[in-house]
Amino acid sequence: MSVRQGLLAILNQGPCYGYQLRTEFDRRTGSTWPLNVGQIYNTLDRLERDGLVSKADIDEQGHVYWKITDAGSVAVDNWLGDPVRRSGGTRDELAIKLALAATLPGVDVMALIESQRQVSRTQFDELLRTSHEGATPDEPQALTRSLVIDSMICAAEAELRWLDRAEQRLAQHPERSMAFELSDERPKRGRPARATAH
Amino acid sequence: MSVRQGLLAILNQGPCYGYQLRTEFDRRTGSTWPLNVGQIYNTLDRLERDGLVSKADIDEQGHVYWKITDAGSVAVDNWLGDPVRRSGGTRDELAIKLALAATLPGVDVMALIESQRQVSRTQFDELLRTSHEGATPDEPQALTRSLVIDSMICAAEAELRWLDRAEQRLAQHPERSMAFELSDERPKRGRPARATAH
DNA sequence: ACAGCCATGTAACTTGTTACATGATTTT
DNA sequence: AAAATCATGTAACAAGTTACATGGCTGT
Repeated sequence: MSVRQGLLAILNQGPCYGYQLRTEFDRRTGSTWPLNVGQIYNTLDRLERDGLVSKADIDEQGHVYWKITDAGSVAVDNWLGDPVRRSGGTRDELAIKLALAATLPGVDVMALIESQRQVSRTQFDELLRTSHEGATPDEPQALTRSLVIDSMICAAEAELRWLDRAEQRLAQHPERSMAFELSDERPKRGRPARATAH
Repeated sequence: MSVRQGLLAILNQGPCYGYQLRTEFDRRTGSTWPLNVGQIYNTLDRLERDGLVSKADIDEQGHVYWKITDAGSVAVDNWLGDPVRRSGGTRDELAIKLALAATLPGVDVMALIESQRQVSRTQFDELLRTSHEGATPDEPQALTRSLVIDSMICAAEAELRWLDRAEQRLAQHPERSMAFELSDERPKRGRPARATAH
């Protein structure tokens, strides 16, 4: 929902046309996640469908302006007012992958961790370099950019730390006792049949 | 893609029927992200459409078994072989929200950070409690569960750390100089017109 | 003239997710 | 008999993402 809400929040500041919204979104999020232009028009249509936005004038240059509705403003306020709740919902692909891999026979989890660590570390280093390069160019953009880069750095650090912890935990399980067999229990529905593996 | 790939990886271990896949996915990911059963049948259909999976026998109890195809096995190997690359792609909702909020006039970013911090801290504490409660119940499930919980803990720590850093950065910008106006430059297409804000 | 950016849009598609219908079987 | 669980499926939708078509304007 971040793109949708983001565009809406920008429109809450005043009418914009589509292409402009791309620019604004880019500037304000540190140009970190380039946004496909087409997505903006899609999103605008969907926002209109939901009554959060409506078409405004077309200016002399032919720019199609959009303005936020009252319902839209309320939505923005709610969005900014509600803290992001992550715990329950967000699925982490790496966590799923690693946990799952640990339960699969014939998978070298340690190797998987090691190769993941190399990639993660490389990305972390790149982020550090990125954050140091644009030395206070004084544009307002610079601040939001460092904010976003910082968030990525923190996330990358966390990833590396987790990989270390995971390695330790797995090392304590000497036997590959983790490799789950497909559960043979079919507790309900008839006898506890052992399904013939092909 | 995690659910899709996860189910496929499990099927790589041997044929399963739909409901069983739910159980397996749950066990192997620490029962952390409960999976709606319906999603499994959906996903199986899509995997079949893509030639990664095919229907197998129906056993005496009426269970509809699915088996992986050769292409499916290759896909699993690729998935497990390729480390997760995050930097470029993943959009972080909180980062977007905060960076964006910092550019909006009339938004109290510091208050936003503070309320976010409270929520994040609460969730962090809950995670810590969760991780300490099931004291080595010896089930194989316990290990994967701690792995996943650890990853959440690391992520939550990172979030808190980032909030602190963000607060510092913003505090250094005393003026609300960050509040972007909607860019007034319309460099191309006719004159540098100032769009009349309604 | 031509390349490239500005600008708007459309169509298709992916994964994830939920709500609902249906029935068998098991447990209480 | 009723409630819960097992089990399979369908239909619809949300949000993100991409590829493509189509022009106008601008700088070289």
